[in-house]
Amino acid sequence: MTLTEENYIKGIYHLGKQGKESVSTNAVAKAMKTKASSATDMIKKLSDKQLVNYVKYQGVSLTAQGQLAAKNIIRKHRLWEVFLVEKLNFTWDEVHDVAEQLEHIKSEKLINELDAFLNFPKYDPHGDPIPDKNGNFNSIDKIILANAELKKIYKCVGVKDTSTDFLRYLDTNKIALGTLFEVIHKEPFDNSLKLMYNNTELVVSQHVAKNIFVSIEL
Amino acid sequence: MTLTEENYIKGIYHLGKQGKESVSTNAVAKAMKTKASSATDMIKKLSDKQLVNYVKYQGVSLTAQGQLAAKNIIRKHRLWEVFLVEKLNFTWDEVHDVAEQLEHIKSEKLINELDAFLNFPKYDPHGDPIPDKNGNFNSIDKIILANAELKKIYKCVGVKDTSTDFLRYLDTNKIALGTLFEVIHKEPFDNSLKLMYNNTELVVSQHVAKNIFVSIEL
DNA sequence: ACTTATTTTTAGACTAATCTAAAAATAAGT
DNA sequence: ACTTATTTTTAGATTAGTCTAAAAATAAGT
Repeated sequence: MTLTEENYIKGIYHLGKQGKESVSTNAVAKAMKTKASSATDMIKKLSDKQLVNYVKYQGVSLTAQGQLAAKNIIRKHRLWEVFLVEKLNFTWDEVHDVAEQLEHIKSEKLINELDAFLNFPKYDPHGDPIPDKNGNFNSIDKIILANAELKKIYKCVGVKDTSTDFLRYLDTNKIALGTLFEVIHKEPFDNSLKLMYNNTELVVSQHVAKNIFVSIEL
Repeated sequence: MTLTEENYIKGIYHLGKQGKESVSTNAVAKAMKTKASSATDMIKKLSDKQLVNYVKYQGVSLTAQGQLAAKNIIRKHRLWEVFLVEKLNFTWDEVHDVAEQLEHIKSEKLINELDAFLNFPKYDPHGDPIPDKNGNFNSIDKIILANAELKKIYKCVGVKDTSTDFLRYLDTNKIALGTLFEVIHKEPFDNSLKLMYNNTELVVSQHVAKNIFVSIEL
């Protein structure tokens, strides 16, 4: 697989639920920051290689083979992210561009040794699960903070939006993976939340609350 | 610079003495495992970008800019090699292919943090010096083992041939960077050497002796 | 110096990935 | 159901890097 093919496979994976859902050519083109005509060409090529299911005018989804390929790339991406944050002092908003490059390095040994070197991490710095060699991963039970109930304790386990702006916002407000929240007030007018965590209070907008995943375990 | 451009620059650097010497189109083509016509095209392109000095039919050399670019790539290549060997249990004959890919990852922060993480190593696993951010490196005084004198102690500081076959030969004979040698006999007939090291004797051919660098410090 | 051999360059064509513009299919609105 | 709008596909062109085959320049041999 070429670098570009890999990127399309990854894009299709993220667009439909793990690539199982059929997604439109336009959606693919948008995700790949290219034109629909280019997307069509590439989709045909991937179809020839049995990586996607494709019927003209009906959108694409990943075949079993395509899903495995996607998970492999994602495994590499997320392991590199852990490496960058834990070993090379990257912040969680700096890792994406570099991991995007590193995920295409081809070497079985490299990725398995890296996995071991990092102590077989299960989640990346954004809380997303890391697939194992066979493409299996635990998806933990999580909800968006916006749907949390009052008076209960929740743990931050991930973020939905991984844009630099959002991650920087979280950093300045000392919100990180593992942070424990209590929702002490829900404002009915704009659906903003007043949170209590680390012995501080903070009001967050609904927009923010919709982009933080919390576990319902506790 | 594209990946291919980087590879040509690196190739030209290694062919002429750090790219300063003019090398022929054919030599470049051979090093890049491509045809002379392709090499000509690329050389023209690099010339347009001021990375090489090129006069038709007269061969190429690197400009100051080109030399810096080459050293940058080599810096990355060698740092990654150290990482692979020291942290991910690669043997020195396994690192090349992967480092060849990793050297093209673009991120200033990545490479500088990696340098720090590895404790600013000065030499790679084959004994080759690692340039600093500005392209400076120590080239230590070294000679080939074939030119060593009898009854003196030499330290192995590098290898010339880095092929898998040769590195495996060294491994099976327990020759590594830092190994101390004494030449106890030179056979005039075929120029083979009888060595004493680690309390063992070994006869090596001239071919082998020409591919091991030893320091003349001690 | 003149012929032959080698090296290097040019010319034209190919592949992967992209683009624009136009055509075809599907979806939506009344 | 028929027109309009949107989406998707096709057709043809472009760029980076490569190739083969032929032409041009340089080097070598006598």
